[in-house]
Amino acid sequence: MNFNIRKLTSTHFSVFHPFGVCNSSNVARTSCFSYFSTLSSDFCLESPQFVGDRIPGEQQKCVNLGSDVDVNIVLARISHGTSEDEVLQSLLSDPACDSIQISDNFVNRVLYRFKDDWKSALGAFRWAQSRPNYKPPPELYDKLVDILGKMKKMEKMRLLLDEMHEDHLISLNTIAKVMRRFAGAREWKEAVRIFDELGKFGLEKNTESMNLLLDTLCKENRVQQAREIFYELKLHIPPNANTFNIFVHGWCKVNRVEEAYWTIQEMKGSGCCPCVISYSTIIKSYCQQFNFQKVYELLNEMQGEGCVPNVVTFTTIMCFLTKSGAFEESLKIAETMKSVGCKPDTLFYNALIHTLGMAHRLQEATRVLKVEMPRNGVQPNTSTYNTIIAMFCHHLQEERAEEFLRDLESSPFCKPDVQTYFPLLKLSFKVGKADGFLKKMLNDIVNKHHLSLDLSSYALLIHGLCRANKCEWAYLIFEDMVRQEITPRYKTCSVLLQEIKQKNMYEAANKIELFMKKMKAA
DNA sequence: ATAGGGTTAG
Repeated sequence: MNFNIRKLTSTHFSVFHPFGVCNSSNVARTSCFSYFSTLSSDFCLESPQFVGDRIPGEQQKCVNLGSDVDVNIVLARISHGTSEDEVLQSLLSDPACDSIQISDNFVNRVLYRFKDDWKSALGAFRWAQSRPNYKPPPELYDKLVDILGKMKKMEKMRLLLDEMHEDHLISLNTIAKVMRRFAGAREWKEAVRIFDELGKFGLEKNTESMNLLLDTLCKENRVQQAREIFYELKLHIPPNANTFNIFVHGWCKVNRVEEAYWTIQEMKGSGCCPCVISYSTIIKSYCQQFNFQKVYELLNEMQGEGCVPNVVTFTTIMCFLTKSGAFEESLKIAETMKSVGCKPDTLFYNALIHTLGMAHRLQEATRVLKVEMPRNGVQPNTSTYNTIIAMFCHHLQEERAEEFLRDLESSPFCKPDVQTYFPLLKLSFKVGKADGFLKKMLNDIVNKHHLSLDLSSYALLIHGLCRANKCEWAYLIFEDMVRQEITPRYKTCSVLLQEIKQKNMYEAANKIELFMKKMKAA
């Protein structure tokens, strides 16, 4: 098939655009080493042991220590902010790097560590490529493409794509990443151009690749553009149910439920059958509007068409009923679901536990986790524990909260995350246990679980410690926060500054004031 | 990446 979406790609589009803001979210921290040296003298227990970043989907796997050591050698040779070429040169010139046995897993880990640092990622990748007898597999190229796209390095991404093309390494997976990154950079027309170029890469313009393009655009709220493209493409490519579901979701995403509903009619007209996903998507939209009247109407309509709601449908409805305060009605949905023989899963139980907590039925919530879930063979996840821990904290039952924290910490299936601790930290201030208990918890967070605190936990700590008249400690936390490159809120700074001044800690006060000046200037 | 957590706002 050879046709182009001429209307949309006939002009040349600038790669530059005004929204090219660098993604500088505070998600990734290279390490939390600095934490150990600063919190307080009796807080440093042991030297930090590196366990490597957690890689999503690989958390259960045993960590290969040898590989971590090698990754650290590479990390140590790379200083932040240098160019990709400097990174390459420093790795090439280092004898310690020569002895590293390169494997796909190794490169994968390096790329994961540098997922927010394209210069280091690209430099390290070039170095790996330069090693004798090593060729990165296409999937690792894809990861690098994704990193470049995420950091909005569109030209670099294009060049890498050309390089991959020469070696015949481009798959639909590569294209998917490139299109999503272009669209994410508000360069949706470039995404369309990539689709037009599919033939050049030896790939086909078919239903699958068309759906990819349409979904990319819809996820970026360009549903109208997606429609226009679809009207042209459907003359050549047959749509399937996915195609229409993508539009259902796209319309819902921009809050145009009427159009989403209309899409379902269009779907029927095209010989595609609306499925539980089509309806569940629209149901969620009505839920968000708290229009439960419409939700029930749609459930009836589904029934009329023999389309059976599933656990996702029910869980969605429950979540929003609970959010609206209709706890009993939400619990009724849970009953309905069980009575129609729909099997509960983890996310359903999470919603159920949360609802029971909101309804002050703590005993029943506990029973769900302790009895019902094991009986039905449903594993809890981190959120399950987080929900129940937050629930007990909210009801000032710290012993019970800690009991579930211990369960979570010893669970072979899931590990605590930062969110786990937030309600516990908050509670420790509320009940005036802002000392030994808090210290132990912070120690566990950092030393035992190798987690980095996030902006809200840092803020909570600083505010809480100031209020508890422990502003020396609060200042140490503040310093650590800055070292972690997490920018405190202005309010946090001013609260801390006021306390510090009252304690006549002049040097600290100067540092905070300087920091605040820089904040205002930025 | 065709659908489904919650939640702190200190």
